[in-house]
Formats: sequence, C-alpha cells, structure tokens
Amino acid sequence: MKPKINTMEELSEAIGVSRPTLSRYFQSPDSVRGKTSEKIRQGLERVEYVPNFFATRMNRKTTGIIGVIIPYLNDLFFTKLLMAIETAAMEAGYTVITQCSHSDPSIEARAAETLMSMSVDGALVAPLGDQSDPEVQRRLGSRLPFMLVDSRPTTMPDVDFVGTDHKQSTGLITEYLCRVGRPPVFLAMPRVNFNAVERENAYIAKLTELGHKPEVIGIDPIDSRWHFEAHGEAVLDQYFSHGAYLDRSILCVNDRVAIGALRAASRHGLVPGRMAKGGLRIAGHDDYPLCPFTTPALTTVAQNVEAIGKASVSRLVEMIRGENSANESQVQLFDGVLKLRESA
Amino acid sequence: MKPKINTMEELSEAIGVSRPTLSRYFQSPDSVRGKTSEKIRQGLERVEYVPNFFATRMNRKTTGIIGVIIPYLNDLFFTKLLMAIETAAMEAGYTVITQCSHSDPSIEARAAETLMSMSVDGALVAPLGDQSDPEVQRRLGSRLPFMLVDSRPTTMPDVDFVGTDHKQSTGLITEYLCRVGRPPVFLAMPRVNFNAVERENAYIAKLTELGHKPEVIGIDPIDSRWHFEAHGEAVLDQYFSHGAYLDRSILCVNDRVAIGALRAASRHGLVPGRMAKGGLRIAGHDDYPLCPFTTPALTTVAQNVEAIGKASVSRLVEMIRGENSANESQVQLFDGVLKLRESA
DNA sequence: CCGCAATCTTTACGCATGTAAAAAACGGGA
DNA sequence: TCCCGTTTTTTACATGCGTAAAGATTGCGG
Repeated sequence: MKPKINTMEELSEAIGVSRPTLSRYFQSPDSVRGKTSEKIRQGLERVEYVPNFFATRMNRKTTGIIGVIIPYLNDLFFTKLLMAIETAAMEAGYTVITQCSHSDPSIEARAAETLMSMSVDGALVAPLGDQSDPEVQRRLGSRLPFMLVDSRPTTMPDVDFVGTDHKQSTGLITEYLCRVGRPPVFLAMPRVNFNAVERENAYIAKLTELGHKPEVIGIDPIDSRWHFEAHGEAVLDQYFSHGAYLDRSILCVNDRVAIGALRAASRHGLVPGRMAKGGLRIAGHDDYPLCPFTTPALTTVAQNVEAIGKASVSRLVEMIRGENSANESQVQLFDGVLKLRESA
Repeated sequence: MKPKINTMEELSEAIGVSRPTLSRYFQSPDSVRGKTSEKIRQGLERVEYVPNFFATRMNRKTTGIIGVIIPYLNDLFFTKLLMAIETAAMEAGYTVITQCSHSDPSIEARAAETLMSMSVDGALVAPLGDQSDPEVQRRLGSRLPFMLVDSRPTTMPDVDFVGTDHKQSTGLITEYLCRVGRPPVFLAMPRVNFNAVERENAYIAKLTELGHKPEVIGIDPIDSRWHFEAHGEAVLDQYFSHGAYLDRSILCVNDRVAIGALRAASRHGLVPGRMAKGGLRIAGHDDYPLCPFTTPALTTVAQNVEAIGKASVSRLVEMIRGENSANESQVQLFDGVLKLRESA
C-alpha cells in the first residue's frame, strides 16, 4: 500500500520539490523543467495523492466546470443530449456537473443554487417548461454565462438558445403525411414543455397553409405527466374504441407518445404503415433510439441531438471566454431530418 | 435588481450580523436565536448571495456529497437506478455528483479521480465489467467509503454490493418458460458486464437442474457493444433466416436485446406469445420501462431498481457515519419479480 | 571556468469559510 | 432594577492551494 498523502505541503517534503513548483506542475506539467517534472512524476508513483478539488478551484478565478440542468433522466432524448454535452465539454477541457430537476421546479431551483455556489464557469439549462420559475433563470443569468437548450420559454426571449427548429421539423413531416395520405390529426400531450406547444402550432400552421383543417387530440391530461407512452396509448385506445381515426394519419407530438399509439393500434388489430391497406399511419418526432425496433418501425423526424449538444457547449465556452459576440444573445436552430420507416 | 454580495464578510456588514453567526445560521438556522434568524432571513431577501460551495466544503470534515459513477446513460435501466439513488440521497440530506464513464475505462478512472479530489463522503459505483480497472476501485476503496451497485466484479469479493439476485431472477423466468413450453434457448450478448455472465450461468444451472440441455446463442459480438437491440435483432434474424428457433422459447439476457428479438420476429412474420400458435416465445430481463408498449408486450422479470437504489444509499450512509457493522462488508441481493405479459 | 538566464526555493499573503475562545451584549425572571 | 445564563461579537487561527516577489540554484553557451 502506497503511503497516503493529503496535502501538497506533505507531498513537497515527500518528493523533495517545493510546493509552488508542485502547484505549477499540477496546473500544467510543461511549466516546469523536464528534469523536475520527471522527478515529480516518479515521486507521484510512490505515493497516493490527489489534489483537493475545492482548494484548487477556490483560488483560481475559473473553476473549469460547466453546470448542466436536465429536467428528466428517464428519457433517452435527454440522455443523448447529455452525453453529447459531456463529450463536447470534455474535449473543451471542462468538467461537467449535472443536476437533474426531476421535473420539479423546486428541485430545479435548488440545482441552480448548487451550480451558482459552485461558481461554475457557465450553465446549460434544459428548462421544465412553464413549470420553471423564471426568477431562477434570471438569477442564474445575472451571475454567470448561461444558456438554454432544447426547450425555449417564451418568457426568456433574450437568452442564448440552442435547439431544434420545430417549425421546420414538424412542418417537414406534416407535409410528408399530407402528401402520402389524408391530412394527419395531431396527437398532443399535456404541456410539459414549450416544444409540445411549438410543434402543435407548427402542425396547425402547416395544415392551414396547405388548405386543410387542423385537428388536435390528446391535450387533456390523463394523469400522465411524462408518462408519454401511456398517454398515447390511452388516448388512441379510446378513439379507436369508438371507431374514430381508424383510417387516418396520426402525427404524434413525440416518439414516446407514438410508441404508445402503436401499441393502441396493435391492440385493436390495426397495422399502421405506408404500405398497409386501411390508411392508418402513425408518425412521431425526435428519432428516439428505439424507433427502428418498434413494430412497425416508426417513421419520424430526427432531431440533431449531437449538433445541439456540441453547439451549445461551444457557444457557452465562447461566452465564458468573452469571445466573439459574447454579449449579444444568439439563437441557433437545427433542422430536423425525415426518417422514413414503416409506420407512415 | 438586488445588490450582489459575494462573501459572508460583506453579507455580515450588509445585514448587521457577525460573520460567525451567519456561518452558524447557514449550517443550521435553528442554531441561532429566533430573533436573529429572522433578521438574517429578512436581510437575505434584500440581497443576492449564495455561500461559496468550495469554501464551505473545504473546511468541514464532511462534504455532504455522494459520488456516483454510472457506465452508460443511454439506458433507461441506469437512469432509473440513478433517479432512485438521487431521490434517496436527497432525502438523506446528501448532494449527488454523478459521473458517467461512457463505457470507457479511462474515463471511469478519471471520474474516480474527480470524486476523490472532491472529497466526496462516499462513492457508489456501477462498474463497467471486466473493462474496469480494479486498481481504480481499490484506490477508491482505500480512500473513502465505497460500494458497488448493479454489477459485481469477481475480482472484488469483499466490497459492499447491492444488486439483483440474478440466480433467482433468471431462474424464475427460466422455470416459467420451461413450464409453459419447450425449454428456452438463451440469447446472450457480448460481455459488457458481469450480470450478463451471471444470468447466462443462472440459465445454464436451472436448465441443467431441470434435466434439459442448455443452449446459448449470440455470444459473438456483432460489433455492437451496448447496441443491444441491434444485437438481438441481428442474431435472431440470422437464425430465423435459416429456419432455426422458429418455434422455440427464447430467453434474452435483457429487455433491450429482447426488443431487438421481437423486431426480428416481426420481420419474419412471426408473432411470439403465450397464446400464439407456433410455439415462439420471447422473454427478457429487467422490466425496461417500454416493455408494456412493445408489440406484443414483453414478458420479463423486473429488477427492483427502486429498492436497489434506496438500499445502496442507506448502506453507504451507514458506512459514512461508521454505524452498524460498517467495517464488515455486506452484500444485499434483491429478488426479481415475474412480469407476465404477452410475448411469452 | 565564467556569466547570464532560466528555474527553483523561500517566504508571505490571499481566497471564503469553519471554528474555538474570550469578551460583550442580550433577555427573562425576581 | 439587578442578576445570571444564553447568545452574539470580536479576535484569531485553520483549511489546501494559487500566486507573487526575492533570493538561491541550476544549466547552458562561450
């Protein structure tokens, strides 16, 4: 067992190099002479030492930490986003501290406090939607570089944002559905965030533009916040039972709802699909990782999650470093891409 | 805009209470007289102040942080586990810092360094499997209270562990499948962690016990580490194409593989199920959240994730506090529960 | 071997807070 | 109003490391 060493002071005695030199070494091994750094490296092999994070960070003007707040973890969309963010941050030399708000505004507020008290260099927030306390975000923004990802509250128009252009993405699939069959109805969900509303509006706009009458179902909460699949299944099950929408195109607000919708269809012996007779089609939004494996495989629009993650980090780093137009707010929207599979 | 205050010193001038008193207040508002705490509370309303996390934590002997290392985020099993852990930790008054190892041993090692340097009070690690560097875990264990969750390396027999009793859970579903049809074959996966092996062995043991001949398929990696669905689909697709296993029970090592298996079945026009003619049955393990929504709904064994999360945190807290038999290692295994749905 | 520049050591202070000890102020009861 | 115990203030030191300045070493070119 290697001897355990707790402070740089002790370490400096142990390997015969002064503490300031060690300090420089840990910040950048190249900042000391080759011979010295070799001596230190060998010394470190013989003992058990990790610099104290808190002490280190407390004294630097910068902490090298990016804080991330995510509303919900049990959703592969967010985990994909998170992984993209972590990867990008890692490459940029930052450590990521993630806090999950568990879709609870008070936890979100606490998470923001934690990030602020940790003096993170910047924060990336995927907000809860209308549930989020705008005051919390205002405090964050007044204290540190801060931007929103994924979902964009109407109350924060002048904050940096990176996300999907839902008008484009939803328009794209709506148009496709109109082209191949009867105009779709829109299966919505309880309003857990602004994307839901944006997609709904985009659907309505596109249908109106094409001269059709929009039809939105499933807005009433069936006690299923974030239980998207259950929501989709319950809503459609009810309609199908009454013989409604059996031969229509159904555009779901997202893939998880669509997975529920597929389930409802199969329970009623229906097989949605572009090739299928009967005219039932089901489509989603997001390109949830499981889409290729549903039966039938789900047609959807992919969000460019990788790009969103990457872009948000690089923009945040710009803001942190005060580069470019760091002080004028900026909105980046990425296009969705049609994923034609079997269900529509 | 409230005036921004950065240190307790400034705060103490701003609201006319001495710094040590403020310090006591922030640690526990009840430790100061009611009148004083009221004065402080009102003062805090008028200014913008958050105590510096690093400075606070650096001086306390305890940091109030539990570190968690998770191998992979794009898997709802881990996110469920993580949420259970976070909830339990929150209730116990701890802050959780999560690090994801992105299924990369070197990132896992770095994550461990981060946790150690942060002087977390304890660490909870869901290891990568044989990929994990045992040295990393030994260092963690020698520095702080530390335990393993979910997957248990054979190389660390004397470390605390909380997880599922795979012998029981896999035995349970194996037995069920044997009871309702022909003895199942086992659809395995590349060995990303020890659970895969444990389940496979449990399957073999049970089948042998019942006097049948075990049959394991899908061990050869089809270049699909962690692409479980794709793996399941690819393997079965191949077998089905050769007319093999069309009428058998197939026990998949986990639900994600099973979802791929269902897909393969549907592509071949097969409908697995306990009611279905033909004898094809597909079952999984874990009770992945989407199981009720697949077509057909997936029969599986549920892991008690909630319990695992809760138990691991409460055991870790025991170790941190030095309570009970904190120094003798302890293994807690939870039973799986059969979830009979449609697919088997 | 000398001299100069680069590097290291020594010394000292700073960061934001915890915490202990002594002195001062406070509050309630008689 | 006085007294005594409780609470607060004052003062001072501690945490582990960043960092600056001055003096001591080192290494390299000549």
